[in-house]
Amino acid sequence: MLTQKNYYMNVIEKIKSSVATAIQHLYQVEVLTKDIAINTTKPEFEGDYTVVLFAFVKQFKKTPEAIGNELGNYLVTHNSDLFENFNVIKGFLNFTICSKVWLNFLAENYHNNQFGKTQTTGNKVMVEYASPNTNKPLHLGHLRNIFLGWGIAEILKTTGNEVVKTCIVNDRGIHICKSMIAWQLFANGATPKSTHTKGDHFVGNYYVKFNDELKKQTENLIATGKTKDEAEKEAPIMKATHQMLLDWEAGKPDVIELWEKMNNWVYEGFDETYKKIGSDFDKIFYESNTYLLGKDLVKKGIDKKVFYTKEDGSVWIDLTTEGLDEKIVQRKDGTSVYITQDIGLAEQRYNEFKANESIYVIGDEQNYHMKVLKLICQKLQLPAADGIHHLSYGMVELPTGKMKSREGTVVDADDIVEEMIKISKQKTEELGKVNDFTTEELNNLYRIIGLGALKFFLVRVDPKKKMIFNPEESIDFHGFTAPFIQYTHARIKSILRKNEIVTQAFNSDDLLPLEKDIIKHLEIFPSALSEAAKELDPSKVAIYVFNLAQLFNSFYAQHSIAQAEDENKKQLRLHIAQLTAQVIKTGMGVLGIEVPERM
RNA sequence: GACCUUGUAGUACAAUGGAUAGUACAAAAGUUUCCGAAGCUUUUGAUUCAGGUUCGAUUCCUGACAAGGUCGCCA
Repeated sequence: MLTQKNYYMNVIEKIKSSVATAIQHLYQVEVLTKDIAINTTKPEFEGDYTVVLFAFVKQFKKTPEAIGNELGNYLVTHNSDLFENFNVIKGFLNFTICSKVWLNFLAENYHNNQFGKTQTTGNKVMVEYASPNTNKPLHLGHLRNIFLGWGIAEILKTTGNEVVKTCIVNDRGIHICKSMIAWQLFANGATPKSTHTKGDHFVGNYYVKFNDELKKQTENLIATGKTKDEAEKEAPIMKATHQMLLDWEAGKPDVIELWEKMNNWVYEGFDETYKKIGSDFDKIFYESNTYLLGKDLVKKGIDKKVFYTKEDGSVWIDLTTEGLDEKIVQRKDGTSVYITQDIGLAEQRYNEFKANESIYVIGDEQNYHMKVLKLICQKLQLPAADGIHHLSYGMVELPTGKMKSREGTVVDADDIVEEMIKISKQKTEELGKVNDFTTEELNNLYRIIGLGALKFFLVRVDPKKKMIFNPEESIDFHGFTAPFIQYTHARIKSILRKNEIVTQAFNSDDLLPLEKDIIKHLEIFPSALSEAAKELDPSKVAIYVFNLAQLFNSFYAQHSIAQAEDENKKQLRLHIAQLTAQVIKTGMGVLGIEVPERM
């Protein structure tokens, strides 16, 4: 997976390296830090972090209790700036970390708005996401794709990678021809402007019209005794579409002109949506420019004996030794297939950007395809090959089953965004906390909350799991949601507006459990980010931030900040609040979710 | 048929092989004379099944079962 270098040595790493050193001194045995298991200590036991001792029992030929006591004594004596105390229970060595460690961490970072970010590593990564077809508007599945892609790109940036966000637009092929034919037949020259329709929806409507007409024609043919397959092939509208595709490939001027016109309508619509949801790309590839790529690589592959030619002239690769099957890479008529284009595009992207890693955000129905793609690139020894990663995600389904455009059960991206914003408006008005906002401020707030809720909902679960979107239940502003976290942030900001932070040394004697829990959680933020980067999983960040907000809310309900026991406590808690707000902002930021000052 | 992914409370999700499996929604009961109640506190409730590896398995292996996906010219 992706290699990360983290220059900030966190407490867990410090514990590991001290334990390794202690073992070296006590038992003259070399132990790798990765073989030392550290857990957070369960709340029912005394301590912060726990070293699991069972692994050492055989090696040192001592009981876990003996090892625990020896290690504990050694470390509390020799590393007294880190370890304050220890206890051994069964095979677990529980350490209490010095309060000073937590307080120093807090003092050093509370004003650091770069906290969590890693210095650049020089690693360059391309992230490809969205990748729409141009015959219909974006839907909920695209939104999951876009939010995952945009999120992982930001997470990678934060963890020190240089990132190029990219998109391959599927702008050619039979699907767009369907919309074009239907437009010719039914539109009477109508345009998005003349009908006041968003361009992508406008073109999508003709795609629907095409299917309606095809269905009619097919039924008529079936009535004359044809099978369904025959009827679909022979329907006049389908024949016209195939002819149009041939004309497009031949470069027939009027077809090309129509194709450009309709695609541009779609792009205007897409751009509006991207802008609304806060997504962007550094480089867009169009399939009409790339679909012929890869042919020279087929030739090279034949020379290298990676590919072989069958009698009919089609070209294949045999992947049976890898547990896969034979796969075609070039048709008998010499044209490229999908995978050939992808190989070509991988090569071209590498030549253009020299990224050593490349992440493809693509649905899990293409798991097999991506596996084959990587394998072929490796066999061809393309420089991009080893850096290919597939961020695979599950489909978004409705309670009634899959979304099907033919049955009109697709949740349209623009619709759901508007719906979420509308609900956030309702909710905000009910609560009536921001009645002094201007209309502009209000609209911005509704957008931040509604869009935040949607984004969070789509990225908070493990990407590879399919998810069910229930319009009634999913739109929830309580619990494991963005508004809950945004609310926590707004509340902290309110406190900070009313109380001034003064930098000072803290009294280290009395760090309360709830105070310490938050600081400990804040301290692992960089690890949460690098883990999300390593696993290509933005949900790790979502869960982390939610837990932080939860911790803060529990703390806040029990301990007053403004009316703290004394000034020292008050300052300590203000510092905690400040860093919590900062981490919430950064964490939500990498997911593309803004956090308001008030809501 | 072969291969891939996923099976955890009523529902939706967590848990580098570690201690009594966490959280949210839903349900029930509390909680605003005091920093923002979109909050907090409490209660009820789960690892699909059968083997195996291990001091220890939700996690790893094998096999069932269930859901979804893919499998030579659609992208």
